Amino acid sequence: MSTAEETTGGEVEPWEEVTPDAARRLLVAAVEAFAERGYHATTTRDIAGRAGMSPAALYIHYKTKEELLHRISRIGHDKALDILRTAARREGSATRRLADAVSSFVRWHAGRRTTARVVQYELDALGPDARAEILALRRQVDAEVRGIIEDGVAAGEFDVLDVHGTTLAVLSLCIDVARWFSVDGPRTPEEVGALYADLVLRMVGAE
Amino acid sequence: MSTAEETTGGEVEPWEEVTPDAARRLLVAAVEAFAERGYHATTTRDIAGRAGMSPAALYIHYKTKEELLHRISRIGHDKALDILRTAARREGSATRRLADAVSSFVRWHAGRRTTARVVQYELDALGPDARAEILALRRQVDAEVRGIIEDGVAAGEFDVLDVHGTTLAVLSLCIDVARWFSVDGPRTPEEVGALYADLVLRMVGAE
DNA sequence: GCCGACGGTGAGCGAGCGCTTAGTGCGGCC
DNA sequence: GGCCGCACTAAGCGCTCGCTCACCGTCGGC
Repeated sequence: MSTAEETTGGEVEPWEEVTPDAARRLLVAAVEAFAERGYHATTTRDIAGRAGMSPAALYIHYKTKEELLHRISRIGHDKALDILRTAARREGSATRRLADAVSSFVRWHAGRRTTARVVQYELDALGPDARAEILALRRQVDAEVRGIIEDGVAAGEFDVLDVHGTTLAVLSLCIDVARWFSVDGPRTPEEVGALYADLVLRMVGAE
Repeated sequence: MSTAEETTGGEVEPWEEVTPDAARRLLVAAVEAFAERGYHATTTRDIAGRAGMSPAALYIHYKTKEELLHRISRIGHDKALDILRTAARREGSATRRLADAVSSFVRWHAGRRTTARVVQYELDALGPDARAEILALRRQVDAEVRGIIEDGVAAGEFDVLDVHGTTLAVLSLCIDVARWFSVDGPRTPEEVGALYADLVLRMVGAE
């Protein structure tokens, strides 16, 4: 509940903005391969094979293997930022908005774990320009969370000693979900989202 | 304070258990290279070059590139587990022991970030047998933290709804320090350790 | 019914990979 | 002082990588 659209446990691919169809199939294949084996260990032959195409077909739609990673990273960060902004801009107390932001952000990192893994852990494989672009998006992500925490402190809802440090810890906690979450594990993305929202409210001294 | 020995901000290498000297130099070079570029993107020529040797020298001391990663991972996990055990076995309340465990564990992940990065993020590059061995160590790490939290709950010091979930979150928070911590950043490992100890005590409802 | 555009293929290039092997220089022991 | 053992090197093998190129089938417009 909240970001609406897809809060599914399994991973339905919302890459509908990527066209044509062949380019999208290649991109989805690349997300899976990068998430499973890492960018450097993934071969262009593997990506093309997963998409049911010959190795050469990849280069009709993408200039290089790195361009694939860049596109994935850009779209993923846009989506993550969108989720946080939606929660941050909603009506309600800072407590409610923070719980909302954390639970939807965590649900995304758990439910769409393959995408989140690539987005969060393969940043170093990008070249300097692409990396700089993505880092700018990350600063916006940080600013959204920090904004809610500052609101809560100003309203007297939160008791926080170090706003920047706490923001960092909250985001770190959410992001790392992509590393350990498993669909075979005992928890659903919704359960982890609820647990984490509670833990984060404790961290900021809410209630 | 607490784990004593090396709480240095910079990274003094305590690989003195690795002998002879040439093998240690290669291993230290491998840690740096793996941390900077990842296991798959690192070449054996790069490792040997950093150690001031020819590419072939590596194979006198290690059978394969993977054996290097395995040795690093094993030693690193042993050290991390040792740090947690030392804190967990100390005299004092669960609150004190948890704060101690988190702050020393975090100090290690921040101060020895290059090692921690390899240890925590390159696990998937190991073969099945080596990975199984390392995963067993991770379960012991988990058990140490869970033990302290259970003690605190039993003693009425902590207020925790989901012990397993909270243990997971606490460890996740600490481990992810290796991803974002930078020696050029505004915080020392000691400061992050103190901040995180406070945040974790809040998460378990201490005080 | 032919034709050009275009998404796609098969084969393969040059480079760099992990790893091997034949040989070299040097320190320690009789 | 001669020789053995061994840590180390120069060269290179076989392979796979990212990427390219000459070619091909299909499909809409006239």
